[in-house]
Amino acid sequence: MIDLRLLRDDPEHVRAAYERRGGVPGLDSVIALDRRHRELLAEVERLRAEQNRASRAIGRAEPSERERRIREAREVADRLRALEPRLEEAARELEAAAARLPNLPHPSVPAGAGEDDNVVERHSGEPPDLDFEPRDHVALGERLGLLDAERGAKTSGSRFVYLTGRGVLLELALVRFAVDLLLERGFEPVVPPVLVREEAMYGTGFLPAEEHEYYRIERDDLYLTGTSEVALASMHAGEILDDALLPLRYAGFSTCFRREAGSYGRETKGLVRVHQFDKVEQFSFTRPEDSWDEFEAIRANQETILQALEIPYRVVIMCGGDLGSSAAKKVDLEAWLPGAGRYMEVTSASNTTDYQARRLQIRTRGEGGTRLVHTLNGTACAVGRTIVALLENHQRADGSVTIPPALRPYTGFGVIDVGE
RNA sequence: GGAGGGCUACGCUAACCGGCAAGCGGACGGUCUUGAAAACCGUUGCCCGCAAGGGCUUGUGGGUUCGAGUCCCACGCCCUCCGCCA
Repeated sequence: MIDLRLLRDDPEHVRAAYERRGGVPGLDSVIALDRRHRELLAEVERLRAEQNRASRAIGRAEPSERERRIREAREVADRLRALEPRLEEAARELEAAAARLPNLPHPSVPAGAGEDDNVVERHSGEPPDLDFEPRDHVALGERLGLLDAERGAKTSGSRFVYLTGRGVLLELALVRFAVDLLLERGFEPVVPPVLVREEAMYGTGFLPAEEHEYYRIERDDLYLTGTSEVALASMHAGEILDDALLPLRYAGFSTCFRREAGSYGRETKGLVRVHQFDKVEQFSFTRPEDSWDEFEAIRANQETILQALEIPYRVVIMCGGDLGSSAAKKVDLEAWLPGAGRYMEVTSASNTTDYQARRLQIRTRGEGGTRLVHTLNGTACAVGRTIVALLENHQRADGSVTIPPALRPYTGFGVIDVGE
């Protein structure tokens, strides 16, 4: 949710910011709904004040006066009863319309309507110099017995994969590696719930905008989360956090579920685009003035991890139109895949400023009263895709794969080969 | 799944038969002080308003009433016990 006061006081500022997203429909209607709501609110509050006065007078009145005063108060109550439903409807309409307005992009975000306007900021690491025809991760993974997509499809449908054998050991190693690194940097490990109430989805901005992307358990009215961000952000919903405790940093580890509706035919094989994967996620609650520093810290952690894993990547700044609803700025890291011959998103970092905090009512108390905190999230290690990048970049001519030294203490092996 | 108990502001706790949610603590601001402590005063969540002021807030949503923390209904969460269970 954006700040309606800002929209009220400086609508052109908001409009200009939304231009960088390629324009946001419904802005004028929110302004009109807000005005109508406030007019009704003022009128209802005037009547309530009158009613409160009348009611209090009854309590103090002489017995002989009571009958007459009750009749008078009843008349005010009737007028209120007629007006209140209109106020409630106006509030509902305003709420529904305002909830669809996305966050305001940060000034450093490039303007643009979609993917094509994203900006590659820089590259890091050299693509491996392979003197043979590189295999893609599906060929490597199947040959080495790390995954079984065919049986995944048999059991659960396409885009479900069994991770097997050393594929599992690789996952456990990556998870522990990422969690250890975050522990050193002040993040508290958390395994959050993956089934959440609608309020949690709504509060984090995944609803109403992206409803079709997530699984819903209708019977119990819960959603399966597509990232631990949802449950981590909701952890402190409705709380006022002690200013001295900020920043609060969590390293969430959970399975993530995505319906991938509308992606039929894209990346149908392997681990790149699946309905279920595991991920270590960074999530921070900060003072408003600290969030851009925290954003850089989260990004730095992501780069540290990819560099340690010796995966070449590029840094991509998302343009306004590719931000999603809650982010004010989003930066992805895309790993180079020699086998596939292209780049693939492996991490994403967002500063959602006060957008989620306003919806979830997460505040901090400091000098000058309470303020909304800022929330940030960023991948530490999306296990499936990281395995893809590891396999393709560290493959050898014979189809075996070496493990980067930084990860060996966690895997216990340095090479993955057939029969080993 | 069944039975019982509970939920009041930042924390802890009151409020008779329905009549302005009281008190203690914490935190913050101020007075006093060489500095501090103590003491005293003020503030404490949300909304509208330039302000004066007003409205909302007792887990959530409804209902009864001129008026609900209090009465009625539904739901959520926590605790105890029974059943089931990795």
